[in-house]
Amino acid sequence: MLDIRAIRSQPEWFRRGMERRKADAALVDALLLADKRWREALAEVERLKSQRNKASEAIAAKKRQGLDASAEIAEMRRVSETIKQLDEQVREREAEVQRLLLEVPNIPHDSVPDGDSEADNVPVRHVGDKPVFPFEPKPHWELAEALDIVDFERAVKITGSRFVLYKGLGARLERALANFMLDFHVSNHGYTEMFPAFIANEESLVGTGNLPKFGEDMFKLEGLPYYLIPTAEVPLTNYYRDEILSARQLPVKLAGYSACFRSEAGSAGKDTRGLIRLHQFQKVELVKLVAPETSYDELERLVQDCARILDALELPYRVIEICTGDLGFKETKKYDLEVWMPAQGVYREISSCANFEDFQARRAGLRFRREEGARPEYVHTLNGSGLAIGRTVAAILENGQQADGSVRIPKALVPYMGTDVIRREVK
RNA sequence: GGAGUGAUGGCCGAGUAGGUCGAAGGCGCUCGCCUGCUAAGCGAGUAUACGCCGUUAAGGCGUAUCGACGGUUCGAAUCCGUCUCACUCCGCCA
Repeated sequence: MLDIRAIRSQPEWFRRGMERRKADAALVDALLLADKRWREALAEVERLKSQRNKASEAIAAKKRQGLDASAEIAEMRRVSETIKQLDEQVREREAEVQRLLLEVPNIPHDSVPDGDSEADNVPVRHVGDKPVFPFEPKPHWELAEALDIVDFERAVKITGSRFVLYKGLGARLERALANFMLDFHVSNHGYTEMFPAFIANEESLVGTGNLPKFGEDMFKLEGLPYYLIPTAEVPLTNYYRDEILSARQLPVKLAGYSACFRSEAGSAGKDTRGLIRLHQFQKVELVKLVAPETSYDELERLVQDCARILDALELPYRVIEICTGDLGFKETKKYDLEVWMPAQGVYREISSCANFEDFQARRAGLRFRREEGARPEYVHTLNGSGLAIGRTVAAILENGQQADGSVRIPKALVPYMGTDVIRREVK
């Protein structure tokens, strides 16, 4: 959510921001109009309330002295009636401002490259050497099925399409990756491990920006104001919702493992095979709450924290900077980490790291005080996937595959896996 | 799921025959004084949001907030209704 007062004082800057990110600059004007209407009604009703408060005092004083106050009371009866009507109007107009505010996207940071779409994203660096195979590399779903470590077909029977079931060393690999990633971020990067509920309420989803606009992307619990979380970002970012932190608590760095549920509405036909696009996947998510002036440095560090996992897993990847036109609703700046998938010969997004500045903080009431007695300020929030586990499994399978269909396990994972290779179990 | 109790400021805790209560008191915290350290003591201060005025300042004015919402009333922390949450006991369960 943007700052309505900032919009009032420099509308032109916000219009330009909307244009940069290919959003409708008229949103700004709609907002300004609604805001003006609200403030007009508010000023009027507050004036009347002030009058009423003074009159009430006078009435009380008269009564204490045993004097008759029925004339004043009759007068105030009328004023109160007007106040009641105006209050209703103020409520409606304020709700309108709020409604608009909740649907207006964030403004890109100055440093973000201009662009219209995905095609204009800018590669920042490539890391690691792509593996060279003396054979035709297989896609991960073929490897996995041959190794009998993932069962797509039966998962469909049990639940439905776009669900999966891990089995044997596949299940172990999922678990190993979760443990490895959490351990890594906790001990090397100073994050606090969190294990949240996988269901969140509407307030939390409004806080992170998933509601009111993107309800369709989530699974809602029938008849309840609850949703399956699309990412641990939701519970982690909302952890301190409506609280005021002290400056010394910052930066807050949280690492949470969770299942993530996405309805993938509108993605029919995309990535229908394998572990890339599912209704449920697991992920270790990193969330930071930081002092505003540090948030862009913290973003760079966040990208590094996530990239270290790929380094440790010996997976080749690239870092790309997302252009203004491809930026998400709530982001001011974003980097994606894309892992190399040899069978398809493409880089696939495996992590997304973004700064939201005070966009979420404003929605979720995340504030801090610089010092005792200072006015509360909004923190900046950031998050990044560190990493998406399903896609990591896919990358390990494809990059680690060997001529006989077995898969080499990265050294860092061996202690967690208890083996350095996955091969077909012979029964 | 059944029965009961309760929700006041950073914390504890007053305040129910409605009026001067944003709210006594204590603790904590901040600043100052004092004390040859520490402790104690003394004084002052110590919520948030929004609107208006003001140089997007200092500051001033106003409105709202005593779990939430709604009602009664000229006026509600105080009365009425609904809801939410917490705690206790019973049942059930991992």
